[in-house]
Amino acid sequence: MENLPKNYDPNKVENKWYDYWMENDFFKAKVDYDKEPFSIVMPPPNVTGQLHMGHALDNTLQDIITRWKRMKGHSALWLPGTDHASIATEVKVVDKLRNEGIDKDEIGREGFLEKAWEWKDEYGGRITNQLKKMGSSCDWSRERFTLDEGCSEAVTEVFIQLYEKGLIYQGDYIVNWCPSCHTTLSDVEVEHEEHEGKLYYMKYPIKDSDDFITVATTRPETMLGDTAIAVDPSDDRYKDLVGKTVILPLMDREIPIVADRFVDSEFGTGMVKVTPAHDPNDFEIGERNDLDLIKVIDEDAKMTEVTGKYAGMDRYECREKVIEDLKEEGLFIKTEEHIHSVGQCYRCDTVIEPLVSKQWFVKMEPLAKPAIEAVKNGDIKFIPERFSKVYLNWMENIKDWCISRQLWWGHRIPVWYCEDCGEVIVSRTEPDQCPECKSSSLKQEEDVLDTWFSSALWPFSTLGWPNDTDDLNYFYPTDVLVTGRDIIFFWVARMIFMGLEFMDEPPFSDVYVHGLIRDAQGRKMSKSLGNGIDPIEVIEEFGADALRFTLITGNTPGNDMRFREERLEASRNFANKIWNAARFILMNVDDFDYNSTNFKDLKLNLADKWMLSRTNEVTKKIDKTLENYNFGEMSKSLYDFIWNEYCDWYIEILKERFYQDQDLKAKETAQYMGLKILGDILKLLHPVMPMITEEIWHKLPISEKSLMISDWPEYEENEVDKDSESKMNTIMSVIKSVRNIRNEMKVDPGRKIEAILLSDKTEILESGESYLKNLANIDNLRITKTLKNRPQPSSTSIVEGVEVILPLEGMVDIDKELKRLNNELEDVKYEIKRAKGKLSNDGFVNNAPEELVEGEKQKVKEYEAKKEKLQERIEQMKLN
RNA sequence: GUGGGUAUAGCUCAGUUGGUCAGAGUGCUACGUUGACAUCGUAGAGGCCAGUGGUUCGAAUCCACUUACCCACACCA
Repeated sequence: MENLPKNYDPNKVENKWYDYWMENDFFKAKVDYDKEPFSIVMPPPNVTGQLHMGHALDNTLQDIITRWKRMKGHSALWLPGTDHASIATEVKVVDKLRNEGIDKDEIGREGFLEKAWEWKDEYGGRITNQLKKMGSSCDWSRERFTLDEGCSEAVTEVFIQLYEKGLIYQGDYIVNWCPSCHTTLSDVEVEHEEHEGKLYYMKYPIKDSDDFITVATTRPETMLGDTAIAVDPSDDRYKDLVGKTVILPLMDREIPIVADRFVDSEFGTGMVKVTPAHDPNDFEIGERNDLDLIKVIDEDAKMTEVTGKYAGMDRYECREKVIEDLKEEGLFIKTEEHIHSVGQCYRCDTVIEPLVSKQWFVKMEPLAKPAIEAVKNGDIKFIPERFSKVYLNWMENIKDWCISRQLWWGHRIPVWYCEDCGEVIVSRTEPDQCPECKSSSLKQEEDVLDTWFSSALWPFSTLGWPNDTDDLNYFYPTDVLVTGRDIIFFWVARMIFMGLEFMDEPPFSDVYVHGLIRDAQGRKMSKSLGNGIDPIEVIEEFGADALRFTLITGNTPGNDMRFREERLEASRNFANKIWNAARFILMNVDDFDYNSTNFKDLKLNLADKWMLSRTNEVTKKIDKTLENYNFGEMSKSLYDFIWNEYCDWYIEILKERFYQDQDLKAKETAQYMGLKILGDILKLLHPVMPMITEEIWHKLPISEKSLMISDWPEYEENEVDKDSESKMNTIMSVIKSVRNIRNEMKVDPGRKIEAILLSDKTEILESGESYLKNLANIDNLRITKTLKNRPQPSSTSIVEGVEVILPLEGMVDIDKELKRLNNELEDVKYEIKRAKGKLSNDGFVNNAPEELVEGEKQKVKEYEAKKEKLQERIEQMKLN
């Protein structure tokens, strides 16, 4: 057999296996009622986006779960797809067109959409190809796009059904307007950021009086649209003013003073200027007090005609001018520094302008109710649990959802208006005539839907809804949703209420929320900081397996993680370690026929039994950690087991049977076991590191079948062999102890030494005699229950009831040895004191579990014995 | 303002329901080329588990408060 190269090179391996899996349709999930279904829908990345570390983590986690379930015999579906990302994509396409000198409005809706689809076709495959590089085992035959035919059908259907139920309505309300994207935004699409701003104080003259009232504002330009002054109804200072009229400066408009509960008498002057057309709170005050609505700022954030001399000015330019003019009229009082948060567009950061306009809304209260209940009653579980609080808090205070967007790239609202009688027609297909007046002069609603409207349907629209499909019956509801905490509101919450409304079942039972991947300094990775790490570059340097392993190691649910190169190196080294373990095994099984060897004929020794037992236990551990989404613990268990147990101990122990003269049966057993355990390790590791494990698997003479569709190891309780584990532990402790002394006494590592093991456990030690000799480099080993003449000088240590005596003539430094023994003695004394303290405590003895008390008693016994021996040795040392 | 998170070896982080839990990686020290691996091996040093108080027989783990940093949501005239 050809030897493997010394170092593992992922670049030579990874792509090969992805192609192999694809060619064999291994990712394709079948509707198979003999199997238990398992399904995950992938959070659809923006179709023209690029893979970032967040995606990498998200998809690694999903792939791990999917691969694991698949190997465990489920019909596992991981359904991939992309999101049309209405606003984000439109912004990019508009930018591109602008660079080409094309204006969006010039080419019109049709022309623009053509360009947008071109853009989608150009970049649409990029992120999915990047996901493939990650090794993601998604069923690409079921790949979906939120703007494809099926998803669009689902969107229309949902819109119409909600409309018919009275849950979608149209109305004039104040909405968040982005003057740059030229569209409305939902509340969650507005990001609030603290800004150092100014608070301007100004005077409004009271009509028929020489008095003034004082108001303060952060946006003086809005005063042009003021239609009232409001005060706290319980504020005694201004009781007499309510009902009076003030003259709005600059505009010379008479506006009333009203009392409204919104006003906080403690803040500012206790008087608020009310601009119903440009502030959400003022809008509500206006509703309550029946105030006029005067729009002074337009969709471009410029002043409207009604502002007279200010018309056409930019809002900020107008602000300066207003202040200037007020000063001139002696109505300006002062400016104060003021920190306040400013709403900005989540896509372009432009400051939001609240505007009143006619929009479409989803009535949230009836939808939120069951969505709250589903989480409260445990039908949907958040991991970690604390996010259910975040979710509930939002759901319980939810406002109606503005779903119309003044964009073109998206699902056009299925509504037509009759141009003759004004009838609103909501229809699945384009109507020919108005049902009321039979006019054929119909015009479709220009607006499209919020991009999250279609993603909210993702768990069932992708499975075929509104059609009654096998996929839908079999795979819905999905099992777990894996996502970052930033889209709980945008997406998770909306999927939940839509799923409940249209499928009568929550779309998933578990929501696993992972944290952010930050840079090495703990900062958020962002484009503007330029501190993002490109997963693809990482894959090219370290391999996708190493990246995947890095992303889950030490990661805990919901917590952020810093990403540093050293951790990638550690993962790469781990891959290399496994590679070399396989290399070693393969170098020694040339003459061995695995498949015609019967396990029952093997001659298992202590280490074999120990290894089998440990493998079995680790299998259980991996299952349990994955069951609970403890990916960090899972990777640590694998790492420790593979490196510290299989490689450091088991392989070292196999060597004696490979290299030293043995009977054939012993060698065959070693060959079989080395391969078998390696095979199991590859299986357990496969969900995390699919490529390297598949590569090695195909080099092993175990099976022709692909590793990814092989059977997951089964945990067998009766195969746990605690007795062998305990024996091995004793032997390993003795070996470590000998190595320790050798190191301290500076014995030449290559030198074979003599050792005496004095203990009652002779049987155990004898069963590990060869391990002791080989791994501690002992040539003359004596295992005995009694010892009459102690060799002098010698170095001693006591572990696990075994007195390890190394007669190191000419090498023992008496002072050093004394010091060592005394240190050991101190430790023992401390332990005895601790254990005895516990045992002398009645509370402990009476309340603690019996085995624990028993354990402490045992400990005291052991340590007392050890103490005695140590003291003996110290005395002897002193005599010499 | 409301809610939440984090504080554990020099650094980055684990520690599942309170009882061998004081851990890992990396870094550091000493030694090491016996045919898997120097992307390695062996051994070692390092922490009052943020502080205070409480519950308990027993607390890194539960409770309260304090301090420091972070996040979300709300308000901001």
